[in-house]
Formats: sequence, structure tokens, C-alpha cells
Amino acid sequence: MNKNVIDISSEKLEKSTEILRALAHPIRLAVVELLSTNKAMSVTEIYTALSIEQAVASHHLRILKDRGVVSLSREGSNSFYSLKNSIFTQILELMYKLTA
Amino acid sequence: MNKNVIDISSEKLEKSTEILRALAHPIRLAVVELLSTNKAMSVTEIYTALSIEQAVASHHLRILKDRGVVSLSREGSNSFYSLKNSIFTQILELMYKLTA
DNA sequence: TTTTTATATAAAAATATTAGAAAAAAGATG
DNA sequence: CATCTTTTTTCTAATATTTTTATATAAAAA
Repeated sequence: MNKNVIDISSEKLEKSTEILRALAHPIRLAVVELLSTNKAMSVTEIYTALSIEQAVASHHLRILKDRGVVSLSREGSNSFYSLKNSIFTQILELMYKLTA
Repeated sequence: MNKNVIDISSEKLEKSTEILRALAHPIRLAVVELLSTNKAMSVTEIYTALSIEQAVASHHLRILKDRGVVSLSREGSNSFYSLKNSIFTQILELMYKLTA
């Protein structure tokens, strides 16, 4: 019960680490920024806005989706991605405050 | 000037990514948690609290120091580490809110 | 249908990160 | 000084991540 002893393999820590790893990439952080100002965006809109290859965007979007950062809804041939929780926007803001 | 076009190699994004990578490890996140409740801790106190090897602790503390997450002050044979900015505590809190 | 557009997946190559061991500093202490 | 403690650095092998290239799938348009 000692507050000063931490179980580094606790669920909470593992899960937090996984999410931070998901965010810890310029492309993926840029996606979070895009989706913070735009409710939803298609893959094309995203890879165009970031000037990256489509396959690269798709790859990173999958990582963000797998880790629960974004959600996906399909409309015809388009996939629309959006932020799953506004906490991600808050994290981005804290990071920007830190690097300002 | 289009808000919807982001330079993924901007200083801001690179720096943020670097910091997030620093945090994205169970041991390092646990260190942030420790230092959120304790103003300063020695390497011994830290590796004891986390039940890890001393060398492993030192290695991770260096990463945290290099990325500006913690700062170091020496007192005799001990090195005392402390959080450099309370924003790191806020990020931890957001993460824990997310994984609750 | 065929073609085009949008998105996803897979394999390979290039890089980066990690744990763990061992050695090397840097101070204290006798 | 010699030695003990505490901390840092360096090395290596194992893993993981990122990028690139190539290919697949699926819907929409022609």
C-alpha cells in the first residue's frame, strides 16, 4: 500500500504507455492536430494535408485506431477518421505549451 | 497559411514527439508518477520503489533528463532527480483518466 | 464490364529502442 | 591512499518501429 512503491507492470501503466507510444510520432501527432480542428477527415484529406504517401497514412491511421485514439466510419469508398476522445486534444495542447 | 496543412517536420511536432517518446515507457512513466508525489528522489530511492536494476534506472533517468523531463541536482554521493515541469504530472493524470 | 478512385495490407529494408552485463567514474569513508 | 557506495557509461543482442514498394480490395464512374 506504500504510495512510493509502484508496480511497473500494472494495467494502468501498460495501457498509458501504449497510448503514449501511439501519439509519439510526428505524423500521428499531426493527425491528432488535424482531427482536433476537423470533426472527421477521409484518408485522402489526411495524407494530402500532411504531404505524405497514402500507404504511410493508412499505416499510421491503423496504429491510431488499434490503440483507440481515433475511430473510423465508412461512407461509400471513403473512410472517415475522427478523434475518439477530447483528452487527446488536451494532451496535444499540453505538449505545445511545453514546446512553445 | 491553411490550417488544414501541417508541416510534419516542424520544430513543435518534432519536440513534442521526442518528449512523448521519453514518457512512453512503463518505467519512465512510473518515474514521473513517483516524482509527481515526491519533490525529489535519489537513484536508489527510485530503483528501490520500482524494483528494478540500478543500471536500468540510471539508463532511463538519463533519457528523461536528456529530453528535459527531469532535472538533476547532486548532493554528496547522491543524485536527486525531480520533475522539471508540472505539465508532466498533468499528462500523467490525463493518461490515467483515459485508462480508468 | 472496364476504369478510376480510395483505402488497406503485406513483405522487405532501414532505423531505433530495449534489457542486461560489465566497466568506468565520482564521491564518501576509514 | 585504498576501498566502499552510488551513479553513469558503454557494449551487444534481441525486438520493435518506420518507411518503402508492391499488391489487393472495394466502391463509384464511365
